[in-house]
Amino acid sequence: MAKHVKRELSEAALAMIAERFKVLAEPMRLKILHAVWDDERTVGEIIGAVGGLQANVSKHLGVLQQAGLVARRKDGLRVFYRIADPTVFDLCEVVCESLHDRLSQQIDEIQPRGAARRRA
Amino acid sequence: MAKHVKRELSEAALAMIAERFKVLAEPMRLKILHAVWDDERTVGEIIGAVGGLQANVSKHLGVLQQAGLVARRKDGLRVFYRIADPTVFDLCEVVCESLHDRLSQQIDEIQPRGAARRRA
DNA sequence: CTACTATATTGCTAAACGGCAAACTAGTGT
DNA sequence: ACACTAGTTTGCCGTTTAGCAATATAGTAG
Repeated sequence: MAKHVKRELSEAALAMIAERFKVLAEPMRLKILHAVWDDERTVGEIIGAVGGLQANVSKHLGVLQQAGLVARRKDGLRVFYRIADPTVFDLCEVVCESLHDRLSQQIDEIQPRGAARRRA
Repeated sequence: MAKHVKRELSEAALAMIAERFKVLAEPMRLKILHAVWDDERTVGEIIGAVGGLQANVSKHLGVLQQAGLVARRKDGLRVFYRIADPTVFDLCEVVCESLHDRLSQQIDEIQPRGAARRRA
């Protein structure tokens, strides 16, 4: 049970951190990241995977790139995007586990008969 | 260098993950979390630490509690809040490091004379 | 009950942002 | 040059939300 360090955080630092979270606070952008999770994909492929208008996907890709989460590679007519910041994996992982734990706990609160079900 | 697992994520799961990020995507809420980082604090103390109107801080605390990130304890007139989900520590840590790396890299791109400065 | 303190809630307004549609840019082939 | 394809950008509209101000609740003291 490691003690967590309390960094001193300036106003500007907090703004940057919040900004990073804001970029991730959009289901469509998460879907896009999911679509390029393990390999680079063209915009067309991404659109096919996430299902939205091309203009919107393009805008979201711009936001993700501006934030440094994805990177672009152009080849002829097509543009490939890929994950540029692997910490997105960790962030999603941590959030997923937290949500899972929370929901499990809520289940137990309502229906405690789920015996061997306590947190891993 | 561990390979990252690609979970299959439903629409609903993505919405929940995005929602979690959205809660964190606000400098004032990060400041509040920072104020209760290592110990529980009353609303009054939190207001003193973060510097905002009482109504706003109270509303933000409501959002944080609804999301399960902080927990309430009432004692007489005062209400104490504390971190309820320790993953916020990890999330902030990961984002901080990512931002730090990104900024360092940008520095190097502009002024490459910082010799032994490549990414860890 | 009245007065007071600590916190929460409600209504308002302004700014930010996502989706849509249309126009624009760039690369390819004929 | 023209037509076509892949992506990007721009303008508009509707929703969401943070901050503000005022009101409301709850607990304490007299």
